[in-house]
Amino acid sequence: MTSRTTRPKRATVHDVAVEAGVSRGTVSRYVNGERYVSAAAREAIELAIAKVGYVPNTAARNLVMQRTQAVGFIVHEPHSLFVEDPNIGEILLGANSRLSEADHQMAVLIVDTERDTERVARYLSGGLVDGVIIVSARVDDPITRVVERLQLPAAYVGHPPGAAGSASFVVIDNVGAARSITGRLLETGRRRIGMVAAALDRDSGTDRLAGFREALGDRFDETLVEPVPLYSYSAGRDGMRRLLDRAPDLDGVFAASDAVAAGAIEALKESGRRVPDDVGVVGFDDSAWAQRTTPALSTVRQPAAGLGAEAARLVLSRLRGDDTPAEVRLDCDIVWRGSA
Amino acid sequence: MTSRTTRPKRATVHDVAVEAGVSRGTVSRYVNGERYVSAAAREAIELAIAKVGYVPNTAARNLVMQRTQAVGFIVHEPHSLFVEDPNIGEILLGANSRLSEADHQMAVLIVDTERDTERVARYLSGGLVDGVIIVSARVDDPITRVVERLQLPAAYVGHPPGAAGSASFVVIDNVGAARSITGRLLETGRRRIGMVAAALDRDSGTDRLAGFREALGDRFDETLVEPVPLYSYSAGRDGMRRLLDRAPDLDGVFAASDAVAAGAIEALKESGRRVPDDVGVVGFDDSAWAQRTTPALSTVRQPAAGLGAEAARLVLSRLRGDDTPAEVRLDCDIVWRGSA
DNA sequence: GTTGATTCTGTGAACGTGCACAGTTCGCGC
DNA sequence: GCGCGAACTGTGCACGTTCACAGAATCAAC
Repeated sequence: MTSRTTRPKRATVHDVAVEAGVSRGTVSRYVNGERYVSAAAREAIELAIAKVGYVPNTAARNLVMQRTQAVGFIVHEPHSLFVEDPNIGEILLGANSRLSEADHQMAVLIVDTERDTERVARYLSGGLVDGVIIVSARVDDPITRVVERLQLPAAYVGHPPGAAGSASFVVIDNVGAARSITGRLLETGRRRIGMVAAALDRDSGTDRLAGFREALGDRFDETLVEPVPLYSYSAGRDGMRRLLDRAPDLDGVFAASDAVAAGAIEALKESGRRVPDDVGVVGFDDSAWAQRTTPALSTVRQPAAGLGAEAARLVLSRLRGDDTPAEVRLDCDIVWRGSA
Repeated sequence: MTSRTTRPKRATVHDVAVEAGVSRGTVSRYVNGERYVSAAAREAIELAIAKVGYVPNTAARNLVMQRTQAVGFIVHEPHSLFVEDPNIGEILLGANSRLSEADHQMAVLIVDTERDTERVARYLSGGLVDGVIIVSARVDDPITRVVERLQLPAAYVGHPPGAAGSASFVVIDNVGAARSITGRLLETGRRRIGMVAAALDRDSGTDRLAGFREALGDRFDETLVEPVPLYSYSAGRDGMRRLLDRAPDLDGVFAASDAVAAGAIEALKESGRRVPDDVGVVGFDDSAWAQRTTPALSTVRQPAAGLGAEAARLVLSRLRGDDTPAEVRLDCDIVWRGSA
């Protein structure tokens, strides 16, 4: 029994029309900035709008226009993203600024619990957004399926899950970034450089390894690559230990992520080696780990704002009717700190 | 000329009705889970919905129902909040989880540029949300004015700006938190404790000073309070220098914020004092500063998720028709690290 | 003064829902 | 058979907007 206390009933285009002594059509034309409104009418309408305090009802407009000028920004796993990952904020702002230029509203939708999933799916299905930007989609995600089924224009930040074959997406150039940070490590004079490679079941994992290999060229040595399953601290530590057993003489390490690098540094220290004097270490991601290690980590930073802006551009382009799925690959920056 | 390529036209309640051989009304009743739908009708409708792929149109429902089951979460100054402040993410999630329980959708709206301001104001005016949660409102903010004018149910995280007299809000208990962290400092055996007080033109500033005073009781010494204008590193450093000139014998400091504390530690070190051996230091906020100082800062942590959840609760209560503005004050946690 | 283009205006129909209300069917007791 | 309430169903209207279309006024050219 929502005994909703008297919320003031809003003025409609009709009220403005009577007040101004013109018709609804004319008011509508004025509001939407069309031609064919006489100076006299314009003046009367402006006065009337101010008097009755008219504000167009967006729900009604959406209904008849069949579009909303709004784009959903869907965030999964919000805890890890919002609390731990410094990138998400910048991605968000990059996307917002691009959408803003195109006069589109961005609505951030958070998918946390099971309930959220259903509700966001309803929200999207309901036609309150013209398109979506999806960050960190999961394989077989219900949201992704809804988006597919509705044929809602979408752009992914990161690789879209398998099913979404026809989707646009923007990713970082893992190969290029790995190549270039390994190159920097070479320039510091390191001769025997190893890699703790992680997550070789994912594109990001194999791409980073590929970039490492490219940078080394002839000097690449298969035995200096130690694969570990996860992008984690403990995996990095254990992998580094094994790598040191095999190649005690190495003087440089490229770790597939900052967490892996932090673990590697731990293993190097426990073996009595100094970083960076004996062994130079570089990581990937510029996550919170990178600042916590001693010395601080040299690493690869994602162009986060750029990712957001590009994703926005892709979804806007789809809204304009361009149906060819696009794939954008962005270059990364390198942040050089004390670890190499 | 948006040559929008054929987006499949969506099935309506009418299509379902025809397919199932019942009337629109019956379908509507089924969809909204009302009574008075026969088993036969239910079955036919379920089949028909699956067949034509019906999804209710939210815009149409919003229009006729005059409410949206959605709440806007408005974020100003997104750069400082999303990129630097670790709290905003948790506030967001706390609010989302509470709204989710009440089956409300949360739409995060980012206000960055001038354009954003207008667009978000339009969005709110358009009636796409039933209420709003506002973080870090600015005095004389256009958004706040729009909210006021529309009499949109609102809850603020932090003190609402002057104009919004009738608004609900949730704040942290600055007095209590300052009292309790000063108390902890006393328990470590410090005898002469000073404070670098900041921003005494704001409630947060005077409240933290008041809590400090309460904790010390009889031992409170006016001359050990050094006021500085801003919550900043340089203000903290300069203030600490002056405080040390006046009271070279002090052995404990409560800084009004982590940035101030970081500056104070710098000043203590340059004067040759050791932290925490000679002087114990505590801060406030548990911001990024707290982790960067050496030693890491003992400080006050905001119950960020709680702030969000309470703000959500307040706005939901207003949506249920409760018109009395509420004011909630939450207790803080203390994070004890090496600096004291 | 007729023609025709241009500018402006008003009207009715849609958009897809929910709801009030009227109507129908059914079971049950007498 | 009748009355009666309960269970169920269908119809028209309203929500506030945009848009197509028809019509009116103005003006220039012949």
